[in-house]
Formats: sequence, C-alpha cells, structure tokens
Amino acid sequence: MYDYEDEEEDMFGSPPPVRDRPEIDFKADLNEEQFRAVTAPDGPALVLAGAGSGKTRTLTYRVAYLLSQGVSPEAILLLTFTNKAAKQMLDRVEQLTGVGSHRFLGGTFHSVGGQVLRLFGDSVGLVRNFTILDDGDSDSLLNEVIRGLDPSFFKTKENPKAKPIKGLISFARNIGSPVEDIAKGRYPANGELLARIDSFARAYQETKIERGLADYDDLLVYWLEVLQNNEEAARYYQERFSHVLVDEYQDVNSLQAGIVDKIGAKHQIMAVGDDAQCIYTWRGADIDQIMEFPQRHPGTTVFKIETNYRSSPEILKLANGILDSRDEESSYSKVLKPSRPHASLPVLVPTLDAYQQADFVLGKIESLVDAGARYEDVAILYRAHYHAMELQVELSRRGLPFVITSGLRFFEQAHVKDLVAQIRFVANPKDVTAFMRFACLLPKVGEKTAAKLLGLAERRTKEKGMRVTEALAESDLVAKVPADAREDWVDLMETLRSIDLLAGSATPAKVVDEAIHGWYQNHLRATYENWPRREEDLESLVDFAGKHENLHEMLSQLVLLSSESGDRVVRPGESCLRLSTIHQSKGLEFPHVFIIGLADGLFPNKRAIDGEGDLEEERRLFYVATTRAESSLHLLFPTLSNQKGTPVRLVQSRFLKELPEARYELHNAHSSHRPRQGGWNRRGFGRGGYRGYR
DNA sequence: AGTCGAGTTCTTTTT
DNA sequence: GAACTCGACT
Repeated sequence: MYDYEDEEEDMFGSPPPVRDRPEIDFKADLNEEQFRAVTAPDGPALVLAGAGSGKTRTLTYRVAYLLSQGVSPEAILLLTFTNKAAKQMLDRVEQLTGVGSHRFLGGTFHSVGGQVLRLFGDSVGLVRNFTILDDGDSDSLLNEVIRGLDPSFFKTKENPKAKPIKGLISFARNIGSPVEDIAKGRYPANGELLARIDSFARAYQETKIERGLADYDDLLVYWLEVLQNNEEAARYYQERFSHVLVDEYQDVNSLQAGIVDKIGAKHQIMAVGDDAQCIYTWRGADIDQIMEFPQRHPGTTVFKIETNYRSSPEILKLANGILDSRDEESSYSKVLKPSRPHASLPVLVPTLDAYQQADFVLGKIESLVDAGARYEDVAILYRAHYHAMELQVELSRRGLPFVITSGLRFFEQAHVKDLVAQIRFVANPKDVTAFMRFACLLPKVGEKTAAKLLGLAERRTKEKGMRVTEALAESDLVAKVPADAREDWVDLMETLRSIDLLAGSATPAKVVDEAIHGWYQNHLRATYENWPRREEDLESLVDFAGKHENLHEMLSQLVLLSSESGDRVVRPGESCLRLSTIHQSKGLEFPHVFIIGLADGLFPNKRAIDGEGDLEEERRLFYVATTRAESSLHLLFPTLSNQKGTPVRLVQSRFLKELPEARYELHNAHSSHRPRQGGWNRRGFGRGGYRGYR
C-alpha cells in the first residue's frame, strides 16, 4: 500500500458486517514500526509517533486488530482531546472494519466524562439533569458569586477580575493543586487576597452543585472522584473495558492520566502521543505524564514510529532543527525520517508590516492556484487570532473564499446562546444564569429586576406546587414587570410554557423549533440588522437537535461541541483557504503552509519571553506548525507592528535565529509583490474577484 | 435604585 | 470587537 497520507472517501452506503469483509492485511498495509505497535500484545504500551508518521492510521488499525482478535467493540474505550479527532478516528474505524462507530465508547475526555456523570454523578452530589456550563457561562457565574459574597471586591482596582480568577481556579483543579498555591504564584504580594480567592472558589463550587451545574473542569474532577469513591461505578468501567486507547497522550493532565489509570487498572492501556507536540501545559497538560508513563506502568513496551509520510525532506530537516534546540533531559529523542520526494527549501520572508505580509501571502497563493493548487490545499497559520486581522481584511477585499477555524464559535454567538438559554432554563429551572441571560434582553429589565421576578416565581412554585414556567406567567407577577417589558414578557412566558410542555414528550428538534418561532423571533428581528443570517444559524440548530433523542444529551453536546462547528457555512464543494491558530491546526496537514507573525513578541509571544509563559512550549508550537506542511512552507514576519497607533519595530523570531541558515531560503517581499496602481491584469480569482482598491 | 448609552481598553492558545 | 467603566436618565 502506498496511500499513507489520507483516507479515501467511502462512497458506498453503509458497510457490510465484519465477516463479509476481506480480511485486513496488517503486514501489507503498515510499515514495520506501525505494525509492531498495532499488533502489540496485551500489557501497557506507549506509542511515540512523530508528526505525520501515521498516528491516526496506527490507532485505527490497532482497533481493527483488536476486533480481529475477538475483542468486542463495546470493550474498547477511545479517548481523544478534540471532537474532530474523535469523529475522524471512529469514522476511519468504521470504514476499515465495518463496525459502526456507535458501538464503541469514544470521544473527548470531557464528553465521555459527561456521559459517566449522567449515570453516576449522584454519588458526588450532582443531579441527574445537570447542565454543562461553557467558558463564558462559568465566568459570569463566578462573577455573580463573588459579587454576592463581597459586593465591594471589584471596586478595588488592584483586585483581579472574575475571568483571571476563574482561569486560576480552573488551572488549579486541572493540575490537582490547592487553589491557594496557584494564587500565590500569580499574586505573591497580596496575602489577604489569596484567602479571599480560596473562599470564592469554594462558594463557586457550592453554587454549581446547588443549581445542578457543571463546568468543563467538573466533568474531569467528578469523573475521577466517581471512579475513586464509587466501587460499583469503578468496577463497571474496569470490567467493561479490556482496552483503553488514548490519543495525544502528551497533552493529558494529571486528572486525565488518573482517570485512564483507574479505568485501565485491570486491563490494557495504550497511550499514543508525541512529547515534541505537547502544547497545552497552560491548561494543565503535564508532559511528565508521558515521560513517566513507563515508570507508572511497569512492563510498558515503548514503540517509536519515526518515518514521516507527510512532509518533504527539506521541511522535515527544518522541523528536526527546531527540536535540536530543545532541552535533551526532558524529551524522548526522536528524529523524523523522510520518505517523500525532494522539494524546494522553506522560504523566509521579512515584510514591512502586516499589510505587506498579507499582500505577499495572497500573491503567493495566487501563483500557487495559477499553477494548479486548490484553495483547500493552503493553510495560513498563526500564534493568536488577532495576528491575522490584516489578512482577513485583505482576503475579503479580494473576495477570496476562506474559512477561519474558531475565533467566534458558532455556539457562543449571542443569538445562539440567547435561544439555548431558554431551553436550558426549562430543562433545569435551577439554572439561574440561563434565566438571567434571556430575561435581561427585555427593555428595562436588568439583573436586579430579573432576579426579583424569578425569586417571586420560585416562592410561588413552592407554595402552590406549580411549575416555574406557570408561576412566571401569573397575572400578579406580570404586574411587577416594568411597563415597557410587559408585552414581551407575556410572549416570552408563553413560549417558555410551550417549550416546557413539549420538553417532556417531543423530540429535541421540535423543542428547538418551538423556541425559534416563539418570542425570540420577534426579538431577533427587532434587534439585529442582519437577522436573516442569524435566523439561518438558528434554523441549523434544528438540524443539530434532530441528531439527538434526549434533550439533556443534546444540550450537553451543544456545549461540548462548540469548537468543532467553528468552520461552518461552507457550501459543499466550495474550496476554501484555511486560516487557523496553530493550536487548532494540530493533527491537520496541508500541501502548502504559510506561518505568519514569526517575530519575537508575537511568536514566541511577549509573555513567554518575559518569563511568564513557557518558552519551550512556544518552540514545540513552532514545531507543530512546520510539520503541518507537505510540500511548501513559507515563514513570514512583519518588521513593523502598528499597535494602537504607535509603531513598534519587530525582529525575526528567536526560533528562526536558532536554525542553521542553510535550512531555509531568504526571499524579498517585493519579488511577488504586485504594484497597486493602474489597471494591471489581476486575473485568476474566479467568483468574487477583485473588489477595488484600498 | 436600576437601566442604558457612550466611550475606553486590550486582546494567546481551548474542552 | 467585546467587555468593562462611568455618567446620565427613568
């Protein structure tokens, strides 16, 4: 077999059952290194698979191999970090073996954790219909809690805002340290503040439990707690899964490693990863987990897969060069071996500023496309979203088709959250945050008024034993609503009531449909200039809901899937350039890659240089970026950055200076820079075309 | 007292 | 561009 790069699309309906398939020829389909890992005997295994070495392929074949050995799909647990990776894995397994992906338990740590807690969450005090909070929700909840506990806290300017405090609490929980210790590291000078933060963290935790809420961290923390404290649950999972496979193991934090160890205690754990690609320490990923895996699991077999099927030898040489500057002590030595034909050297291009950078990149893409490349073959990568601002402007000016992965996530847009909040509140009436979200949309209704009204309704709920949605619509309660909002209020409550009535029996799709066409439709049309577009977004929520049978499950998925749907609204068949942060490009590959903003202060970013961040991690990030490229790689940086009016001079990234100069070619930005003036022939951009001069 | 609008500041990375 | 602050208005 020669096709290691990518899977072929399976165009033929649903695959036949396993036994009708031709047997998989593992030996022929895999190289020697992959084959050894795939056919590993039982017992702990650590697979170190370098970038582009066929990691997903190895994992997929491992699952197929297990099935061929008689392991049942239900006994396999597959854990990944992103939804995209999970889906890709399961799809490929299905293609290869014909075993439906629904038969495996697989997904992100967070989503599997959510499922476990739906079953066993009560043993840690979590109600069955708990709601999962996304990032923004949990920030505002903490904000609310702090205000309640200490109304004057935010008056003092030196005190941190809710968001950084939340970040700190979250980090502490992910690495399993006391909140106070982390706080001490970040605000060393203020002893009194530390105790405060600790008490906020406690109150925040209690509030979530009271209201039946769980944030992302809870999904992991409680999951581990369940496994540790609930014999029955632990036994169930330990006996059910004979094989636990973990992808991207270099990015697990100690909680996740603990969960994996516990579940796999009686059976096989296969951890697959690449320590050179650990880029999530800032959210608790602990590189020691992969480094010390063999010590924690006596008898571990280590497999190294080093043949790279993705990149040209020139690109690999540059990437390997980045690793040479690493600290030897804390890494597994690994050198990617090329297998692809030679191509041109990576190109380094200094530009005047971000506009010239954008201009050069797009000009270059233009010639690539002229030479036969498709837009989807090209990716532009950067350290932080705002580095690509000028590029986005330039792209829309020229009318080029492009997608941005994330930035503004679909499910985090205001109108989507407004709508979902209504459903959330009905599904879990203790979810005050959800209520506040939509109630405050009414004129003259703010936080205080909304809280007062909800309080009244709640009292009535207890006294008369009615549902909240009924109580909120009672006439004497309506009388207390500010006059300007009264009409809306009645509409809104009617909608809530009908959602409530449907929620018990109807499908999630029906519920969402009801919500869209209720009060919110009027509100949307009255509020937003671009309401038709937003309405389309909401309609697509109905499709999404159609894939789920249970309302709670749908709401969970909605929260957990937020990132995957970043690149939506791509009409099928339309070919688009891809703009992405390096973090989000992990696991992807493109024939042509441009990395922009390679200047000290941008990448590595300022914080890392000042010692607040981790320079090693920035370097690994650069490694991840370069190893996305298959045949061409361009590295660019602006020498002038125009931040808030004051121009700042930038120099090339220290990561570039570390590299031997022979690993890349220096180009001049003017060489592909087309003149701005006059009627030059700017052909070749198909639909959209060139949209006038600046 | 509470809501609303105008103006200001600062942007890492994500489940 | 969003998240926050501040001052005016109900």
